[in-house]
Amino acid sequence: MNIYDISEKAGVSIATVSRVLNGSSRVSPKTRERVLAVMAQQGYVPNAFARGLGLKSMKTIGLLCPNASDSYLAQALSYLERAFRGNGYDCLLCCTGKKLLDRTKGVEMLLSKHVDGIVLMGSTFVEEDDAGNNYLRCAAAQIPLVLLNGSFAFDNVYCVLCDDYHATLEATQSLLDSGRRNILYLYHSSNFSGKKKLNGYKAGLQSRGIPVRDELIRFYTEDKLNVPDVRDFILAIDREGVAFDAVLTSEDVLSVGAAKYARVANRSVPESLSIIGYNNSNFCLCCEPELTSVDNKLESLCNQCVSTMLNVLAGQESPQKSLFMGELVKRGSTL
Amino acid sequence: MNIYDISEKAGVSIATVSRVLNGSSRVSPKTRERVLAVMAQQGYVPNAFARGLGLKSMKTIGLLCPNASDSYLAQALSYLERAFRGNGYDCLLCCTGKKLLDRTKGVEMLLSKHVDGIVLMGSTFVEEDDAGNNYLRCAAAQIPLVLLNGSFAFDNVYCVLCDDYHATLEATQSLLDSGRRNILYLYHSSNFSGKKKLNGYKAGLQSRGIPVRDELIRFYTEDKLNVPDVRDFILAIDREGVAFDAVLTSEDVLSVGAAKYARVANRSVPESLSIIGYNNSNFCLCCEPELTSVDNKLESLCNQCVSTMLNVLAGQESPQKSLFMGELVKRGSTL
DNA sequence: TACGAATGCGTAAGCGTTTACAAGGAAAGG
DNA sequence: CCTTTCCTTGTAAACGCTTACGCATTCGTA
Repeated sequence: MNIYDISEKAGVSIATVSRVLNGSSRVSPKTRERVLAVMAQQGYVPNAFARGLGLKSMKTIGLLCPNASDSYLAQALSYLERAFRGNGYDCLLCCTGKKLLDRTKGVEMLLSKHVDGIVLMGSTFVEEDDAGNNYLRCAAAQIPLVLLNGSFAFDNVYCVLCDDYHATLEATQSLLDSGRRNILYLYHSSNFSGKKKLNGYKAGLQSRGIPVRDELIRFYTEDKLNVPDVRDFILAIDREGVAFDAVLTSEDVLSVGAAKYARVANRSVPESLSIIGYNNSNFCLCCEPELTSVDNKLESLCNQCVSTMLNVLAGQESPQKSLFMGELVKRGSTL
Repeated sequence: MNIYDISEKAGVSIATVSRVLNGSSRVSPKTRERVLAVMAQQGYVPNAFARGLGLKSMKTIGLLCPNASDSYLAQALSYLERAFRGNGYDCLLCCTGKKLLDRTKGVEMLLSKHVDGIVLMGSTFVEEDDAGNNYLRCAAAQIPLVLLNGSFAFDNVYCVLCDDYHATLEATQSLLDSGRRNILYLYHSSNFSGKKKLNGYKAGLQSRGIPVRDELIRFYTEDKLNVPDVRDFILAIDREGVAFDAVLTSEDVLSVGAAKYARVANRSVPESLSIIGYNNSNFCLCCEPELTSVDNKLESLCNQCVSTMLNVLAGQESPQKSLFMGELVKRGSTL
C-alpha cells in the first residue's frame, strides 16, 4: 500500500496525493476530500523512510539520557517527550550512562538516524573549554543541540539550566542562619551542575564567614543510589568522629539516606540534624519529617528545552542560554 | 557526503561500498580495507532513511509507555532500552497516557515510523476478547508485539508478565496468617494486572475463609500518585468508620501513603497496622519501618521481553507467554 | 589445456516519497 | 473573443541506499 495505490483509487496523480499528505494549499477542496477518503478507507500509512529521504527530516528529536531509571531524569524524559510529541515531533531515546565515550557513541547513533535535533540531558558536560566535548562541536555543526542542565558555549548549542550555584548557596545560608555550623555536603556526581552546587555550598559558607572544611565535603562514589548504602556511608563519616549538625545533598535520595542515618544514630530531625535535599522529588514526601529540598523547576526547564528547540528548528532567534532560579521548599527536616 | 562520494574516492562502485556497509562477504579484504579507510577519513555516516527504504528496517523498536515518570515504568524503560541497544536496536519512545485512544494513536505513530517491533508497557490491556484492542490485531499483522505485564492471545502478540494473581494471593495469605483480619486493599489502576491483583486479594481471603467486603476494597482514582493525597484518602476511609488492621496496595507509592496515614492516625507499624506494597521499588526503603513489598521481577521481565522480541525478529520460535513468579520481600512493615 | 564453479565487482532497477517544472483549464480583463 | 493570470494537476527527476543480475577473472579439476 503506497502512494501509487492511493492515487489510482482516487483518480489523481501521486503528486496530488503527496500534496494532500503534506497539507499543501495547492489542492482543491474537492480533490482533497476524495483523497483523504481513500486514504482513510484503505488505512494508508505513509512510509516514514521515504518521507525522510525526501524531506530530510523525520520529525524526530533525539534524547540522550544518562539513566532513564533515575527518577529525576525519568521525570524530565516524561516532560520532554510529551511536549515534543504535542508539537509533532517524536523522540528517539538513547540511554548511555555517564561515560563520555558512551555518550559520544550515543550522539553518533542519533546523528545517523538523522534526528532533527538532540537534547542532551543530565549535564554530563562541563565548561566551555573541555576538550573531551569536541564531538558536541561536530554534532552541533549538523543539527541544533539543547543541553538540559549543561553549559557549552558554541554555535547551535543551546543551554537550559537552573542556577544551581545560587540555589545551593541559599540553601547553605538558610542552614547557617538557623544556627547550624557544621554542614556536611554530600554529592553524587561531579558533572557540570554538580560542580556548580559544590561551589554554591562553599560560597554560602564564606558569605557568612564560616571556613570550608574538606572533611565535611563528601563524594558518594557508588553509581547506583541505594538508600541503605547512603545511610551507612553517612554513618561511617559519623564514626570517623566528624561532627555535623546538618546535611546538604545534591540529590534527594542522598537526603533520604541522611534521614535514615539520623534514625539509626538516634538523632532527631530537625532538632539535632537538619537535612536539605535537591530536586524536590517525590522522595521528599516519603520521609518523616518531610524533607526540605531545592526545587529546580524541572518542568519549566523541560518546556524551555522544547520551545528553544522548536524555535531553532523553525529558524527563529532563540536565547543561547536560559537560566531559571531554584527555590528552597521548606519542610519538616529543617528548623 | 553519500555513497557516491565514498565510491569515487575509493575507486570502486557504489555497490561495493554498500556491500562493505552491510558486511557482505562478497568483497575482497583489500577492497574492504580501502573503502573502510575512506569512510573513516571522510567521517561518513550512512543515511538511515535511505537504508530504511532499501532494507525495510531501521533497526528500531518502539516502546509504548503510559508514563515515563512513573518510577516502575521508568525502571522498565531503562532495562529495555539498554538491552535493545546492546543488541543493535534503538528505541523510539512514545508516552501516551493510559487512554485507549491515545495508545492507539501511539501505536499508529510507531507503525508509520516502521519500527521493527513494539513493546507495549504497563498492561493497559485487558483480556483476549476485549473489543477495544482491535488495533493490536492490526498492529500485530504487520510487526511483532510484546506486551509487558499484559495478555492478549493472538498471532504475533507475545506476553511477558509476572503472576500478579498468585503474588497478591500470597501476600494476602501472609497478612492473614500473621493474624490480620481486616485487610484494606488499595489499588490505582484497573488494567490487566490491576485486575489480576485484585482477584488475587479476593482469592487470598477466600482461601482462609475470610469474607470479601466491598468497603475494604478501594480504588484510588487520581491519575497522579501523590503521597499526601493518598494519606488523606486513607484517613478518610478511617473516618468513615471502616476498621482495618492491614493495608495491601497495588503499588509501593500507595503504601508510602499508608505509612503516612499510620503516623498521622497515631497507629504503629506493624503492631497496629501491617502494610504491604507492590513492585519492591526504592520507595520501600525510604519509609520507617521499611515496607514489605512484592518483587515482581521487573529486570527479568524486561530481559525476557527483549529476548522474545529478538527471537521473533530472527524468525525463531519463541514462547507466546512467559510467566514469572513474584516474591514477597518481607521488611519491617509486617509482623 | 579446457571447462565449470566460485569469486569480485559493476550496472541499473528498485524502495516510496517530495517537488520543480510544465501544462491545461477557468476566470478575469480588455 | 482573445490574452493574461491564477489555480489545479500531472510528469519526471531527485533523495541515498540495497540488491538482482550479469560480466570478468581466478581457481580447481579432469
